[in-house]
Amino acid sequence: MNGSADSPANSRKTSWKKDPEAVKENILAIATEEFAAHGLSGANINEIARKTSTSKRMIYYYFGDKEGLYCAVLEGVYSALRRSEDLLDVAGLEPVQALRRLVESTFDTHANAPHFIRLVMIENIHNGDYLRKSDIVPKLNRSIIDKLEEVCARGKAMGLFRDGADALQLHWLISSFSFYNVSNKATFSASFGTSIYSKSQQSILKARTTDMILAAVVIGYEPKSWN
Amino acid sequence: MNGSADSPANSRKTSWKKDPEAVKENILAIATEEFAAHGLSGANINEIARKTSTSKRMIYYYFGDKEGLYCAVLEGVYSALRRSEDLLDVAGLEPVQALRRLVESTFDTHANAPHFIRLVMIENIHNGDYLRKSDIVPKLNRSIIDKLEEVCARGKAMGLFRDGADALQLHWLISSFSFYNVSNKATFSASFGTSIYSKSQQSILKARTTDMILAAVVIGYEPKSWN
DNA sequence: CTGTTTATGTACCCACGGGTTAATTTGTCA
DNA sequence: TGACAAATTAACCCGTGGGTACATAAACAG
Repeated sequence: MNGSADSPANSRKTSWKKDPEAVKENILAIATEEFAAHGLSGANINEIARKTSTSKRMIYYYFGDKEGLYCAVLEGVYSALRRSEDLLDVAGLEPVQALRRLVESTFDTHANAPHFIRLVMIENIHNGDYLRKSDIVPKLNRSIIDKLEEVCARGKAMGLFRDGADALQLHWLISSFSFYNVSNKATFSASFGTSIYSKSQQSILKARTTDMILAAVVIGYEPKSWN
Repeated sequence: MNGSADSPANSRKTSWKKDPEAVKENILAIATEEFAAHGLSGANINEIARKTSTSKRMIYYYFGDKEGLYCAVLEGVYSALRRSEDLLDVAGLEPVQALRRLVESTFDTHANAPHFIRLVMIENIHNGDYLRKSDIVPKLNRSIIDKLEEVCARGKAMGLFRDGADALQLHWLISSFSFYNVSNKATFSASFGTSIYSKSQQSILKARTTDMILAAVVIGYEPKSWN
């Protein structure tokens, strides 16, 4: 019933190199695409395997099972984003400029990290179960809060910021529109049209949200972009 | 291999009422729960059928296939939310109070509509493909924009609001933190703790975001909650 | 009361896809 | 140079779950 005439059972690839790291990286990159595109249950292991330069067996060899692969992907995008945040240096800037910079770069970072956004959405659909299991992620998230705290402290000390300015609340706020802007693009567009996603409108939104936050935090700040 | 001793092959329910509307409603309610909980690919038709008071056959009879059921669920939660928005009457309030009311009630509405939030998240994962196919949804979304436009117009006419105040941008903004607050609760908590989701912190966030928007829109407004 | 349409229930099919088995090659170290 | 571990391949297994076939009861028209 088998035994194809040509090359009996030894059509097996007869030559290959050992390169565990490259194989792992390759799997992880493809899996990131696929999980971001289709979600945890929507992504297909066979399809992921097909798109890699290796075989399905290797996925299980290195990552155990589908959930293990998904966790690795999740940790990967989280640490990538946080690493990019670490590059941002605001310690030298005066408080108002520093806060402005933090808001604008968060907005931009999110806009340019669609995989991250989608995977976080997916993880929220799963109630954060896999993120909570990870031990590396909680540690990663200090740096952005530390930066905001440092800026708030300086701003208050200099009598520029209102007393209520709170790092965690600010992060929640800044993340909210930066994230929503990307995460809900599809349904927002379907409901209200695509106008606000044009390049010029996006700049305006970024300027206005930044101004809005500064007006809330900085005493006597005039939100000029709203005129 | 079958033929259970007790009631041979006629264990079939021998008496039932025809009630198409109730059956459809029942299926839709359960399906809403299940799709919201597990997503489109994650939800299980057998499981949905089991939880209804009818059979899997009826799901296919009324909704065609899994995607048809999902679309019906999506349209259901959208129209429910928009209907609740329609109940909100701000035409009688003076502009500043009207805007305040719109922000606060959007915040609350989202906080109390977890199914809606989760289904919109899921729909965004699917790039809005099913929402775009629906012909009822686009029409639904006018009312909230109309309300904001009316308030903005009055505010500007009375010299209270800045010229830049734009209904669509405001809706985007108000939705963003109202939505994010619910949608990203799981990952935000996993990363930064649950403190901001306490009842008291949520009130503060609502007050501050409202104040923040008013300070951006209303000329000379003092965001007191930030002190 | 009979024929037809609508609504419902039961049992089944089968492909898709997550996961595994077993063999085979590559590299390494006595 | 030969044994042993690590890396890799191809082929297979089988449960899950979306979807269907078929029979039949309710409702209704004439």
